[in-house]
Amino acid sequence: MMTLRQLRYFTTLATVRHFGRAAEAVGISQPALSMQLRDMETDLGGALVERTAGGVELTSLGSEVARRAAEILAAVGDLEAVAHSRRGILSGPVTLGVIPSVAPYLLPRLLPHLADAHPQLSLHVRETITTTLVAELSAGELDAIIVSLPLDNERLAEQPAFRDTFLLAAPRASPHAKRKPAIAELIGAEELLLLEDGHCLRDQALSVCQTVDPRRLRRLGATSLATIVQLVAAGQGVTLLPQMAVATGAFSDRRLKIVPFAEPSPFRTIGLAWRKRSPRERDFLALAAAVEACAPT
Amino acid sequence: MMTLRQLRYFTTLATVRHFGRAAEAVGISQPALSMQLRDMETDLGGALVERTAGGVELTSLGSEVARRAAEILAAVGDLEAVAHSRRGILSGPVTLGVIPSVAPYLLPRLLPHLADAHPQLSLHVRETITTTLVAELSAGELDAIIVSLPLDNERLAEQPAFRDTFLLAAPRASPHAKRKPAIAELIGAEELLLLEDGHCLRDQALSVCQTVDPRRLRRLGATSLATIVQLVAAGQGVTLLPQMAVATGAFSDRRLKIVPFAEPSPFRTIGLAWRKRSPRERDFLALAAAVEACAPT
DNA sequence: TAAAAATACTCCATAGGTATTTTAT
DNA sequence: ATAAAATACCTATGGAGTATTTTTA
Repeated sequence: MMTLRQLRYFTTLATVRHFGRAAEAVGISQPALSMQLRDMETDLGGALVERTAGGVELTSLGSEVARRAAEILAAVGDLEAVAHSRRGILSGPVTLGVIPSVAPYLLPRLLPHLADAHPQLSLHVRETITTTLVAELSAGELDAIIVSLPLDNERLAEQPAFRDTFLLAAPRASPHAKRKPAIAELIGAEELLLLEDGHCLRDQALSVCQTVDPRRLRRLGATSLATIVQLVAAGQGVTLLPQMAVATGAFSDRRLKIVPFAEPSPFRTIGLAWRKRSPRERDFLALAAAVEACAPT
Repeated sequence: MMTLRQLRYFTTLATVRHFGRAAEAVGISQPALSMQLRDMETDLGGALVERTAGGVELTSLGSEVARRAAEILAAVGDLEAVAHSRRGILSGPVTLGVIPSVAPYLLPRLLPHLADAHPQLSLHVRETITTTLVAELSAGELDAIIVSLPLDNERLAEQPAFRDTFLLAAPRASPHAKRKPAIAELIGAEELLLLEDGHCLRDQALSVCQTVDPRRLRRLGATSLATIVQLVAAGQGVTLLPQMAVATGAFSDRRLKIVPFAEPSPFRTIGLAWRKRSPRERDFLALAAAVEACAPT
C-alpha cells in the first residue's frame, strides 16, 4: 500500500537524482531510501528510475509519478496548513524568506513583535537574494517571502507592507554632503559603491542613478550594506541606503552624511509574497500588517 | 507527520460517523482507529470529530479536512492507476459494476474473453441497479460501470458499446404471439410483467409501451428476468426482453414465443461509464470494445 | 445503565541503521 | 578501480490486537 513517506522520498530522489544525497536530504540512510523506493516500484508495478553510474534518471513513468506525487504532497501540505490556521491567525509553522537588504533592519523588531502577538507561531527565517527566494517559494520550501515588489510572477500573490525611500550616504567632506536635496544625476560611476550582482538593492540604486553606466562601476563583491557603509565612511565613495536601514541607527557614523533626495523621493515597495493557491492567505495578510507595523521609519 | 493511513481511516470515519463501524470498514479494531484519529488531531492541532453518545459528528475543521482528504486519496488512487495502466492496456485491478438486466447475459462471454486477452487484468464485478452503481462509481468504490446510456451525469464519461433491441415475449397461445411484428400499443397494463422499481429495464419497457399506465401494473417484486419469463411461459402475461437475453438462448421455452417489434425497433444503448478525471480512459475504451465484441446478438 | 470511545498492555511488522557486497562505467 | 546502489542483518519504533475503564446520554 502506497504511503506518503514513499511519495516524499521519491519526489526528493526525483529532484536530487542521487540515492545517497536524496537519502541525506530526507534524513535517512541510503539503504533505507533504496528499500522504500523498491517497495514503491513493486507497488506500482514498474521502474520509476533507471540506475546509472553517477546517479539515477527518471523513467517516463517516473516523471509522471513525480509530477503527481508533488501535487499530492502539496495538497497534504495545504490540508495541514488549513488545519493550523484554524487554530487562530498566524499559528503553527511558517518558513519565511527575507532579502538581505531588509532582514537585518526589519527582523530585530519583527521577530519579538510576532513572538509577543502570536506565541503559537513557529517562524523559521531564511535570508538570501530574491531569485533564490522566489525559486524556493515556488518549490514549497518557503511559505512566504519578504521582498521588493512587484515580482511579476503569475503564480504568486503579493501584499505591499511599506514604502522604503532611498537616501544618499556620502562622506561628510564630499560635495554630495553639502548639497540638499541630493541629486542622483551628479553621482559618478566611479564613486558609486553597490552590493554585488543579484541583490535587488543594486538594481534599484541603478534605476535611481540612471546616468550611471553599470559597466563602469567598481567591482566590490560586497554582500552587506555594513561593508559598503564602512567604505563610504572611509571616503571611498557614496552609496544609496534604504531609509529602513538608516532609521535603525546602524549607520550613525560621524564621518557620514545622510542626504535625502528631492521629492518625490525615489523608493522601493517592500512586501510579502506567497503561492497563490496557499490556504494561509489570512496568515500572510496578517504577517504583512505586522511587517508594516515594524517597518523602521 | 501525516500519513495516508490516517487520511484513509478518517475519510471512512467521516462517512460512517461511528468509530466501531468505521474501524470494521477499514479492517482494524476500534481502539486502533481511535489511536490513529487522536494522532491525526494532535498533528493538525484541533478536533476533527465531536464524540457523542451514539456516534460522532464532524467539526467544521473535520468536514474541511474530510473534503481535502478525499481529494488526496483520489489523487493517490489515480497515481496508482496510471502506473498500473502503463504496464499495458487493461492490466491491474479494475472494479466493474453491471446492471442486473445485462450481467447474466454478458458476463459469461465477457469474463473468459478478458481473462484470455488480458491475463494481467484483475476484474472484480458487482451487480446492482443503475442508481447504486452511479453512486458507487462517483464515490470511487467502482472504477467503471456497464449500464444503459446516456446517464446524463456531468462528472462521468460514457462510451456506447452496443445497441440492445427489445423483443416481445408472450405465451405461444396469446394473440400477441400470432401477430408479427408485435405492436406495443396493444399490450395492456394488466398483462405486462416487469421487474421491480429501480431497474432501468422497467423504465425502458414503460417508455416503449407508452399506452400502459404504470399505476395499473401488477406488483411482482421480481428481481430477475428469469422469474418474469417463467411467469410469461406459464401464461400469466407478456414482457419485453432485451435481445441480448434472448440471444443467449436462456429463454428457449417451448411455451414461449419471442416476437420482434416493427422497424425501427425500440432499443437501448448499453455502454461503459467512468469518472471523467480517471486516468484509465484508455483501459475503459478497450473494455468497451471488449463488451461490444462479446455482445450476444 | 447501556453504548461508545478512550486507555492499558502486549506483540509483531516494518522502517531504519550499519556493514558489506554487487554492479556498472 | 571507483562510485553508487543493492543486500544482509540487526534494532527499535509504532501500528494493531485484546482486555478493560471511562464517559455520556
